[in-house]
Amino acid sequence: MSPRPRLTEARRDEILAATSKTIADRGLCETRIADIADEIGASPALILYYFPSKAALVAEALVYQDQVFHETVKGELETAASAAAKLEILIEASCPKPPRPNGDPDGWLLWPAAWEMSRHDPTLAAARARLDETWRAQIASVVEEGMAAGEFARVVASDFAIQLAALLDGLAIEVMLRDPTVDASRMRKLANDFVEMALQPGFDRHQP
Amino acid sequence: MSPRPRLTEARRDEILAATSKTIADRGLCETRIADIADEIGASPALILYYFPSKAALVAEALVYQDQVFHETVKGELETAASAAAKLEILIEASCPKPPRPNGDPDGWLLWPAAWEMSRHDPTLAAARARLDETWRAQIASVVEEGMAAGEFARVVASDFAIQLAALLDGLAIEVMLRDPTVDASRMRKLANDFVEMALQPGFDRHQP
DNA sequence: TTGGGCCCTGAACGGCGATTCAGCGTACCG
DNA sequence: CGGTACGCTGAATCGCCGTTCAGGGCCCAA
Repeated sequence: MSPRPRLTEARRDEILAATSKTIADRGLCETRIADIADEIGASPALILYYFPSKAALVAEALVYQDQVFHETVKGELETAASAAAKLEILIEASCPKPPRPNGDPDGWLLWPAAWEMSRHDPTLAAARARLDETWRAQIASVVEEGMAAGEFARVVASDFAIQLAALLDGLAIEVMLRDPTVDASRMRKLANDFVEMALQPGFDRHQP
Repeated sequence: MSPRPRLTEARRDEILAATSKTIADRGLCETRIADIADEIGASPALILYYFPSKAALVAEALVYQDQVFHETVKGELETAASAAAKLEILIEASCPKPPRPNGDPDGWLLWPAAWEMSRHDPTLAAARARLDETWRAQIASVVEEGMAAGEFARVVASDFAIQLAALLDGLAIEVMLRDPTVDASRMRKLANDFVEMALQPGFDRHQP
């Protein structure tokens, strides 16, 4: 899968990051190979030296960005004591942020592009489905942990995970698009409200 | 805004519908003017005869499709007796459907395209925000109605509307992308579960 | 110093696709 | 029956952009 030396691997990652940034900045349709090359001060030919085609590059970049996100969150989760605290971290991580000081844009900007492409790229679609499943599993395992500790009411963890993940997606879209009625702080509040309502201890909910 | 006669208006709508269908079929980036023209058996020049540019056409088509959706739902709502029934209609309308027998694709397929474009087209962004606000207002008014009738617990209708709208968006994305773990029937169930949980009569929830 | 291999680039190439434009047919008007 | 307006098109334009390719520099091993 990867060429020989470690240096090459780093170059690939650099290109993938540049691709993500360019898509975030210019949008999927307006992203040209030349833009990506400019981003890292290289020639367009370099990009095609490392990747077989533009389509393949873009698909890989979208997956790459997601993996980075998941790794990051996974790390942050370990710093949390309670399951409730972990859920808050998951929620916080889902809020679209302004670009980083170093210029790195928020990963959220790439989701619509990933969805759009997934519809016609089976490989990307499969990767996306897998990453989403991982994300929901992470939510579910936090919930299981909280239920076991008596922090949360008993719920069907997998159902709750789908609901929370969907809610966060929907809210994040609004925030990302700068909807005047839904900003990041309102997103946080509404997501936390949902979690409280659904997991409030003392009210067990049962499936039929 | 519109050219003179009624015939022309119909032609415009035909082009907008063809544009929506083409985007749904081929994806935003892969949609060419020639594809849209083929769809209605006309020449590419015709498209540019009615619209000033491809970008303007696409933006208008995305808005148009949404308006049609909202009109349709508005009509369906009038057939419902209770507020609860109305919410079920809203949920049902939000589920991505297979293409219509006449070949019309589900309107949901256009949302990722609309989000992607909104990021760089302020006019489209404004239209999208307005339509979303309308949608949430529709949800909120149903909730108000249900609360007034004693069907629902007392909640902050505007908050609930944002949550439900976001939840439906997030779920619909998964369904649209044929996620193996979230199909339309599970989407319906999880959305209805949320509504029941949040609006269950007898448990008033108050804001801080 | 030389040879070879790896990264990388400049410079085409080739085709595509948005946009333009001059003009054709037809229906309707007078 | 001429004239005009309108709806539409074929064909050309023109710039862009993905992709290719022949090599050029640089580092390292011998």
